[in-house]
Amino acid sequence: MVTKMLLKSEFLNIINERGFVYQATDLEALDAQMAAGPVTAYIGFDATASSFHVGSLVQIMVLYWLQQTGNRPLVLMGGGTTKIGDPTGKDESRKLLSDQEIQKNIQSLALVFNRALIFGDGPSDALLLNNADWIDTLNYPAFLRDYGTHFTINRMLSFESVRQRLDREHPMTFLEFNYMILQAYDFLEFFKKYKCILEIGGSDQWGNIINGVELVRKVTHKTVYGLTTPLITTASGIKMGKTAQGAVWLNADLLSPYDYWQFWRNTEDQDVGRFLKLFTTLPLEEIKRLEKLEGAEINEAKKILADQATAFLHGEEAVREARVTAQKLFEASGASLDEAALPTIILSEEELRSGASIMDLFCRLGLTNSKGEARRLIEGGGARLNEEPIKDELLAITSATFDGESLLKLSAGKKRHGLVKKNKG
RNA sequence: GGAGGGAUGGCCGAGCGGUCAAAGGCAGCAGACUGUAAAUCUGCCGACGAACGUCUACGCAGGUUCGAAUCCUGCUCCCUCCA
Repeated sequence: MVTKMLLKSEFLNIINERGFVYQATDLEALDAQMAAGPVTAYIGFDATASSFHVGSLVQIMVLYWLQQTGNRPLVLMGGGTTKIGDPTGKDESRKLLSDQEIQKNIQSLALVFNRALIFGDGPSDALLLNNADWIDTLNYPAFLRDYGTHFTINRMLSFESVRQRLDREHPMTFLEFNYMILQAYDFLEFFKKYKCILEIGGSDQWGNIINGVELVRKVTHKTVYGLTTPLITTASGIKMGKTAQGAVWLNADLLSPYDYWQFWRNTEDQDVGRFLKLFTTLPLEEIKRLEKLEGAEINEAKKILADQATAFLHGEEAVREARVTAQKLFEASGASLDEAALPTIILSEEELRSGASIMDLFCRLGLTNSKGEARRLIEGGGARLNEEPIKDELLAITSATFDGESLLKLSAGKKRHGLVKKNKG
């Protein structure tokens, strides 16, 4: 909680208590306005990747609460600004993406919001907007005359994102230098078109947000607000969002619902309460109860965290599957894994006849990144076939290996598994 | 404009012309211990190959040498000091 002050608006109250607030421009005034009636607020998202990462989930949850409390969320996809490239927190310019890549990313990113938000024309329905729609057609001299006068170089140079580059004498191109101006312009655009009075973003966006707030004030003489969320780290102090497979993506094609469930299931003890508040919508009293669990009992809280977080993103059905799979894998030894939500490959008659290399199978299941890695896994004793340690890296899988069963389980360690099936036809 | 110093594997960082796929640390993976947690200890940690091995890597482009991350030349970028 950033403030102990008594908040009148439902939205700010909730996000404050749940740990979403890091900084705000004028919390008291914002609170008064939000208590008086619904407002419109927005969060902007970069289109540099084809999926969000758990880190962005914080922002998505904020939008969710915004809508749940009767306000209107605007989701801004930075189709235009991504072409400029946000220099914030970077030592080097990022490579520029083509229009096509950006377009593709936006489509893929947008999928997530359909779960979290209700879109439509109603007063609290969300809108998905793309700033390419107004940035691409800006007239340069006109834009400079209208808005260039509101920005001083002196002030721009003082912002963290710029200062850092200059201090380290890393080059910052004029292109990147313009990023904050365009992001500020987005806010102005939203204020004029949608009466949007609040921009929310990650803590690193503070500088960019301030610029928007200031631009709106200078142009319209109206007060708008900015609010940032904290950077979420694990109790061990690591930036959140790494798993065995790499980044924790939100899109199911990049990280399966089962793996997503597992990510939350493996939360550190100390993070359980904090994460329940941030990444589930459970009532706080319920969370308080779960937080109190100690020792092995906290595993129950982790399962609930995993269930809730997975349901939010992938739906109840995915949760059910993940839970069944996890149960079979971890709690009931020897259970049939037939319907398990694990990576699966099917071997052809041909492959079974000639024998499939065990190292290849590990790679094809995504359990290892290369055959060399698979070899080392086997040599280190971490590879298992149907729970039996694999001793021979040259092992070839044939029909005989199945021993009458229809599938084999390959494991890399205790937590990562895959299935190999026999082609019946 | 002048004088020096530097660029190494995901990150940090060591590196005598051969024994360097490159010390050490972090991150990652696995094993032990546990509770599918944390901490700790142990092993692994460029790719391909069953294997002798082969290939790709030490800013970029050339060169010297039997042999270069290590020496020379040019280029790019960074850092420090002077004007």
